[in-house]
Amino acid sequence: MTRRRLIAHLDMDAFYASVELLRYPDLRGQAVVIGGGRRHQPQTQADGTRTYARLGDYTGRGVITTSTYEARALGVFSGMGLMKAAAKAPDAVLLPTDFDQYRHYSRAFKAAVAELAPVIEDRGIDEIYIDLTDVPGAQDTVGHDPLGGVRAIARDIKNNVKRRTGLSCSIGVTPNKLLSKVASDLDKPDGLTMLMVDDITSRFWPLPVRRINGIGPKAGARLATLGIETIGQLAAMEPLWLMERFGAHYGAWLHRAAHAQDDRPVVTESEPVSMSRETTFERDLHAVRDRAQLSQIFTELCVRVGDDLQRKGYVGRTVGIKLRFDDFKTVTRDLTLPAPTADGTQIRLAAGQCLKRVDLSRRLRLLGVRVAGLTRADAPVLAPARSGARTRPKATGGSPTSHSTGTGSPSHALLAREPDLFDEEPAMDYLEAMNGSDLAQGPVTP
DNA sequence: TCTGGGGTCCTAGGACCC
DNA sequence: TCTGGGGTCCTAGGACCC
Repeated sequence: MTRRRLIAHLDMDAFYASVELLRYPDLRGQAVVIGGGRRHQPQTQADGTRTYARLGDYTGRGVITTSTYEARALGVFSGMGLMKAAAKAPDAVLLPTDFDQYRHYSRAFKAAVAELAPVIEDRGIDEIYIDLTDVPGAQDTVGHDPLGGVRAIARDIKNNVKRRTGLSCSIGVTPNKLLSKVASDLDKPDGLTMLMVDDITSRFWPLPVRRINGIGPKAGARLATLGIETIGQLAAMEPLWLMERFGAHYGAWLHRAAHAQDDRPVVTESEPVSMSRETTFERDLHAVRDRAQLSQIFTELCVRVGDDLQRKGYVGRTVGIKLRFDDFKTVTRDLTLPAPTADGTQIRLAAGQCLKRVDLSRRLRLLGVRVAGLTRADAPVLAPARSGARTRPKATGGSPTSHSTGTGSPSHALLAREPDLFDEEPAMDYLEAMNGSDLAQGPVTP
């Protein structure tokens, strides 16, 4: 007998907001948004009643991470700036994010699923894929329903999640991950949607292309200019036509996606590639005028990434920084070290080297530090057995501080500690240069 | 009053090796 | 000295996702 592939996508309903409603049940039925800084905790009065911050009272940066369905009805959605949301729904309750709490419930709902179906792919804090193909009973016909078996299992999973966490979720069951991801969204909240090959034309093709996971704002807009709005319209296009316009790889994928072709397995284990910490400032900061503050933040980010790596047991070879300027332009710089590290001081040194390669004349709104090229800290150190590449000769020419644009800088320069721009003790020549006339050039981008 | 924080994957060019 | 092809590593940027 042939086994149908049966893949489920499970998505928690308004996850952060729903977790908060478990704590604050008096908010049930109200427009609630989660997001922003930490200065809007609910206050409990002497008589036991709670008062909540309102969206309209909020000032500052930040976006909505989640909102209840009642809030969405007022036009405020995830990703929307809080100040913009406040204009639309000033009376909505605003709660701060509490990731520890969400992680706790995340573990709990995944454990509840695992009791019934162990083949799970983690896709973040509030969603998973589940391979139901080999779950006992999943292939069974019940009465006249050929999907009766798997339908019952999906219902059991929903019930178990509810029982163990008090939270509802939506599940899509289809032959593959791409289709299941779409299906789980078709009947939110608390939905259960089965969608098989015979349903593709009637239920998949009428949807907008943006519903496909992997078609984002850019590709969606590009498709729209080509007159392609629905998945069915995309499916009607010749693969070669798409490849000419979107590149061979992405164009071919677009065609397969529109035809719901996806044979990716449910991946139950994976190793992290990178870890990072970043922060957006409450106001834009300048490299010189706000140097002391930036210095402290920069070092803290490095230490936090180092702590994260150590706590999780990883080391990494490539240290990188990310800067976002007041015009929202973002730049990154990175540096690969001779040996992996999880040490905050070493990360800080390498990040400082990266910083020297950025023009800092504009004010900054965000600073981030990242470590990539991760390996397990307890893994045996494998010798760089590769031929030669590791011991490349250093870049030649130029002053010691000059770096050829776009290509590597010698990592051994790290060993000689030169102050970077965010150091507590300013590099005097830099400050003089910044205060001088040729500020735009800056000594950092020779 | 614009636009968070934590990620993955892909592309593309240059360096360098064989 | 020229030509060239394959492969990996490194860096920068960008699209996309939760």
